[in-house]
Amino acid sequence: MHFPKSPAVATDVLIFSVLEGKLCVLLIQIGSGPYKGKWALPGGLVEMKETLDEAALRILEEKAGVRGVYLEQLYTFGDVDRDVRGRSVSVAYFALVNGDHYNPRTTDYYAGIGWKDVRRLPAMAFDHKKVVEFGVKRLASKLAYSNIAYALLPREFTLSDLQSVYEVILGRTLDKRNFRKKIQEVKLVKETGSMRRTGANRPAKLYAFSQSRPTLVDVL
Amino acid sequence: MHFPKSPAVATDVLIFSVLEGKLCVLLIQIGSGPYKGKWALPGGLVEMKETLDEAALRILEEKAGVRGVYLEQLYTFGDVDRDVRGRSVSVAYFALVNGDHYNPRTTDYYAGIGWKDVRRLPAMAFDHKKVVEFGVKRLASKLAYSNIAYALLPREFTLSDLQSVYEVILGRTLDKRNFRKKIQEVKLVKETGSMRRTGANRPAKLYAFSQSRPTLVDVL
DNA sequence: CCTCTTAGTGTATTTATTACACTAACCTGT
DNA sequence: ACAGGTTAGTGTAATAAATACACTAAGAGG
Repeated sequence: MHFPKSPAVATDVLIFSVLEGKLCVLLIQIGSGPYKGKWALPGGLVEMKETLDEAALRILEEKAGVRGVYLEQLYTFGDVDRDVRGRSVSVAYFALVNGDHYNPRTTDYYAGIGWKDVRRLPAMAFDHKKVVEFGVKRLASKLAYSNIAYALLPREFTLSDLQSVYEVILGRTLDKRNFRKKIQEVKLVKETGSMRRTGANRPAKLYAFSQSRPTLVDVL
Repeated sequence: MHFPKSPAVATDVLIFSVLEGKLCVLLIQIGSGPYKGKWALPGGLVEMKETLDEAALRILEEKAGVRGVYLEQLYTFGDVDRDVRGRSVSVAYFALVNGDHYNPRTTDYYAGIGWKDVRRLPAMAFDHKKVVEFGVKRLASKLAYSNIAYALLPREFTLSDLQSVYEVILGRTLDKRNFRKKIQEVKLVKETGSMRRTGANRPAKLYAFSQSRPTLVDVL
């Protein structure tokens, strides 16, 4: 069977990381064409022989050099005018990485690549501003009822690190004692036995997530 | 700009209704081709000049004669082998209707059309079984924190009607007094002043939703 | 007027959430 | 060695939310 003319199918990937106390997303600056100078999500067309998930994984690796991270489908954007160059539909995904995973490919096709604070986005191409805002909301709500924070932290971390991730993404401060109580109660983490010394203060116990795959948990 | 070959873009719409105490979905029986005899969701290709939402609305009207109902994007399914006739990506939507809205178009292209209990699905074409199951889960979870039940009930209804919709979709019974307490507390509904008499028992007060557009409310 | 059926109502118990302030451990500088 | 600075770590009381539970009310029909 041969299908008639149809919009192009692309995927765009929101790669989130918490860096220096800010929720950041990896953006690429477009080097030519009508969107020259604007920033965009890493993305690309879906090939005939790959699933949507596979396309997103490929883009993640090609554009950000990232493998084995958390990835989930976000939403599909299909406004007629979302790309002035032609009709396309974009299946947006979001990925979570911690600083360690990041190893961006640099090519001269792009004018730039870098982490941008989601609260201070630069001028963006296509409908990508909307996509980022949508993704931030989804991320915040998933944080409350799943363990996906594991994907944003290194294998070992302190409870203060963990709390800070929650605070940055939710955009509000949390009570230290109540936070710790809840985290322990739902058995989100376990002690690793070692400590971290960071200077002129009391050393902190290090923890690891008890599960390193997505699980539903009532965290907050 | 001209895009290279890309999967076809379709939308499929899950049309839910609660009928005779069962959560049902409107399905069409395919009349020819490799999926002949199998049941499928109403769907079709997205046209070049319409957004995804518009395509879903068009299908809703063309296939089910339904207008002005609740509609929301569900998920996009894009496995390579989801349609044996060729590579396609399907943006699934779900719609909520009450019995009144239903006025299906009958065409001889289809071998049949009808409401099917989501707990007893017939043999389904494509990946549509997966799509329905995904949609049922989403619907159940949205019921708990939004007022979308309004779209499944007529303008006036009793609190028992409402509770029954919740019970059918959640798949468990709810305590009558606690349910009513919560519903009133969050001001989900208001009395209309009239009553419904249904035979040999006490008449029930009729209620209407205080909001007839999607709103976030902590119902349960 | 008795029986059947569905509608409608309140309270006590348990559980979860919130608010809140001090001590512990370590480093540094004197 | 000890004082000052900094982050880690801990418990309890008050409030709010969720749950469990059983009887009376209103109508129809015989």
